[in-house]
Amino acid sequence: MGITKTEIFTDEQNKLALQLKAIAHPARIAILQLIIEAKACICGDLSSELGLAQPTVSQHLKELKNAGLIQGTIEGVSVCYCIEPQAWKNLNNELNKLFSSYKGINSCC
Amino acid sequence: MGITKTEIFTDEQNKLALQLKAIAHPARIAILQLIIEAKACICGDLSSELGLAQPTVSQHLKELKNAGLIQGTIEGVSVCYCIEPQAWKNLNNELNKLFSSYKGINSCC
DNA sequence: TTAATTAATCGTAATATTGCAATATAATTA
DNA sequence: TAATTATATTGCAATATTACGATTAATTAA
Repeated sequence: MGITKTEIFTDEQNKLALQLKAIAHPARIAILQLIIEAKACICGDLSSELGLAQPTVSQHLKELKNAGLIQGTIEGVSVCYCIEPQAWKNLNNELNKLFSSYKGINSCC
Repeated sequence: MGITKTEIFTDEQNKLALQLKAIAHPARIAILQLIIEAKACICGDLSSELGLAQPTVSQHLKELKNAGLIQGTIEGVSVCYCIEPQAWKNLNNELNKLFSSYKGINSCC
């Protein structure tokens, strides 16, 4: 079919998948890093910094925003994008749970 | 176009994006959790546990394996899938780096 | 008000993903 | 060897993603 069967998974699994999908692109990883390092937080700056067209960056920003990972505040003509602290912390926690649940010693293979 | 411009990003960014993409699906998150909890590590068991067709699960397992996150060992007629410890640890480290690089206090907004 | 600047949206082409039925492959067992 | 059991592959339809040119908003400055 081509459409993910979200109904057979838990809300936690679906939410984690959505947020990870938002990060799972090199451009969006780069954008997050630039935002965190405060090297750029404005669409145009990110665009020239990355070498991607402005509409492309705008779309990536939209996806990160839809996932709740960043927030944008209007600064005159431009928009400053920053990490959304709560969502960032929550995702970090969810990932820590997933990764720490693996104890290293395998039960089967 | 529709094809990611991998050449303009670093190897680290591309690799992290690829591994995150492998995890960024509720079925694959569920598969990893079942494997980690050792509730199921065989394609057929995962298939009935998840309620997804066997070829679908097989394909998800293939993607997790391609990303290096799991390994399969032949157990008679079936294949037992487990976490690949080194890759799991590396991904955990990369994510920790990304998440901890955000110090909470924003420089701009 | 008009011009300038910046971000968002629309439309489109190329490609990738998701899911499964049908089938093929591989290993064990009778 | 033939039957059984389990996984992998193929092929396909539906949908999603990626990237960008062209255009449209929105805000500030002249």
